[in-house]
Amino acid sequence: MPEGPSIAILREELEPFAEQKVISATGNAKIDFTRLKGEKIIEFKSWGKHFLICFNNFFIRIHLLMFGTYRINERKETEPRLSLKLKKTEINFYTCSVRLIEGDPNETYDWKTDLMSDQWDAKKVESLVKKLKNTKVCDALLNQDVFSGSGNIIKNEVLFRIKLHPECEIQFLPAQKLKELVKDAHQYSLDFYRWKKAFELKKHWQIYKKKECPRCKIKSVTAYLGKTGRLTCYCSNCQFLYKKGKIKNNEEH
DNA sequence: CCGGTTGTTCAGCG
DNA sequence: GCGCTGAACAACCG
Repeated sequence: MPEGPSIAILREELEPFAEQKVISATGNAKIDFTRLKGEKIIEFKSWGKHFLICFNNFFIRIHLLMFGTYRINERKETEPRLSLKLKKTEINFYTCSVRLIEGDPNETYDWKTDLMSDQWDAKKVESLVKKLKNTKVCDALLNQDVFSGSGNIIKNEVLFRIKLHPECEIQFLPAQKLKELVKDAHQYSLDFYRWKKAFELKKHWQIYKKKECPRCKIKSVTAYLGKTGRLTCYCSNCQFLYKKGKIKNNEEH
């Protein structure tokens, strides 16, 4: 389920049920469910991979992690982490992290880094990326404080789209390439969102879990790279590694 | 049928 | 206190 665009879709699906009262809240999450009973949902928000159910002066933060799912007016076999009963609607969350956080989300979150927010700010993100210096770009794209909502699919696809080697360090990126990285992380997130809603996300994967490069047709590389050690798929021919002012892999670019 | 993973947090160690 | 590693969580797909 869970990269940023999928969470934005969840928020959109639940939007019609905002401003309703919680009739009952149950589940196996370790939170104080009595806080929710009778409270009016003010709004649903999302920041990166965080889904937020906002009440007066506190909010519930749901993170679907790797395997999290949800159902609206349906139930799965297993007990939900969190089940909210509204007047005519039941919302169930499974296999997720649930936290009750005091205060207003605006105190906790910077919407300028959220790839799905209309407050997303390319300049702000560029300045955060520049600070990462000796971080590899494959790790940078998973840093939630910088690319909030980016996950492993977005990482791999963006790097392929902008022809950048996953192990390239941020400090060796030409200024123009860094801008392109930030811009395409945003653009691909919007593409991901659109394709996911049309149930055709996988169809558009160019390198993620693909055996060959769709451009040059050579066998693609699969490895667990960076400090994050996450699955990385790339083309060693098309994706360039900038290194100390020079470029390895292809001298023409 | 079993291995792998769209993710994060925390304990334990040096 | 730090960075690093590995475990834990737990469900579905191919």
